[in-house]
Amino acid sequence: MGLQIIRDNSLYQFILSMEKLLNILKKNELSVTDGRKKILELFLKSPGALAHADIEKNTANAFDRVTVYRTLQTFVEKGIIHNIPTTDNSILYALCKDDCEAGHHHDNHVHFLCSKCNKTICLDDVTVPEVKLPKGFMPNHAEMVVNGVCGDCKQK
Amino acid sequence: MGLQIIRDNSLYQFILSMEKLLNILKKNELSVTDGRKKILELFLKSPGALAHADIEKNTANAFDRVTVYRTLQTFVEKGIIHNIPTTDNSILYALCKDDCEAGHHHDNHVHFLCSKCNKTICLDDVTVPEVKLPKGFMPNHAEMVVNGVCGDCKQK
DNA sequence: AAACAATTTGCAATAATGTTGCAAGTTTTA
DNA sequence: TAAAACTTGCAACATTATTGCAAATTGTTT
Repeated sequence: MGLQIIRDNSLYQFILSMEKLLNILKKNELSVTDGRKKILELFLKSPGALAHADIEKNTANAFDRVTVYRTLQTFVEKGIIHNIPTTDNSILYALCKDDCEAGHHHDNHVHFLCSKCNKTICLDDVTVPEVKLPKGFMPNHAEMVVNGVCGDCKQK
Repeated sequence: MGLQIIRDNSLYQFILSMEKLLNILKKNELSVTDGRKKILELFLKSPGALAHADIEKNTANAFDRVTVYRTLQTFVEKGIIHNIPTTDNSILYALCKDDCEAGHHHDNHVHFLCSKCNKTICLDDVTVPEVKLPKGFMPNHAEMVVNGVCGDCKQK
């Protein structure tokens, strides 16, 4: 196959990720703009969660603050990203898994906050356990955040 | 006993709660001021969690915003209150149980956020379950927030 | 009970964060 | 490629949080 030749090439990787990116935007009926591409790309290559400020930094302020706010809001509405609970006054966002749909997220995985590197990581394979609630309470959705030291920081 | 006579009296209740309040402040080596008394009193009689804004409203703006910020900060440092994770950009605070100590909280109970009345309630008797983490992660503390409809709202 | 030291408060100024309306620019559609 | 639909950036504004400092309050000592 023709593609075989450039499989290890960075150009090939670039095309692959661009394709993924465009797919996500198109699947959600969003027009493809510079801002959305860059921000979504950031999420795709980030291992953890991102705050509004992270995005501004990592895009070298190429976009207006307002644009970033609105892009994040749009992505949340479409179910591309979800937000993660924090104990301070920040909002963290992370990519949803593929099977998330607008308004109906399946992101009930545990989030891990590393106290050393301060990164928030989605533990996609650890689901939030069910708990027995007192009489009268009707649960709908549960969030769980574990903090401690992540694998990377432990070794240092 | 002399106290028996006024046991059902509201004055008695008032004295009781004042005593509790002063005990907490003294135990934590905090000087007793109007602001600290009023804010702590609010927490003692509130079934759920409070945000900065709630406190301002409920004290009829008797205290400066800054004082409220600083009081909350002091209470957190001393382990009198703890904060609760939220997915929006708010900070919620709730009373710690008696056995909390400064820097070493034992508040690992589940929090419930009602989507109708919007109150956050501490489920003191529901402990956060342990989860098995991927290799390399060292847990330290876990937080869990369940949202849904609380008992009071369900009946309406 | 008064005076001193230590702490806390309120004010003012400043910073950081988030929202809205609207004109100009970009993307999509036909 | 032109028109329609949507997105962006700017400006103005609103909200939320932080800091320094003088005045007021609290705890302590005599």
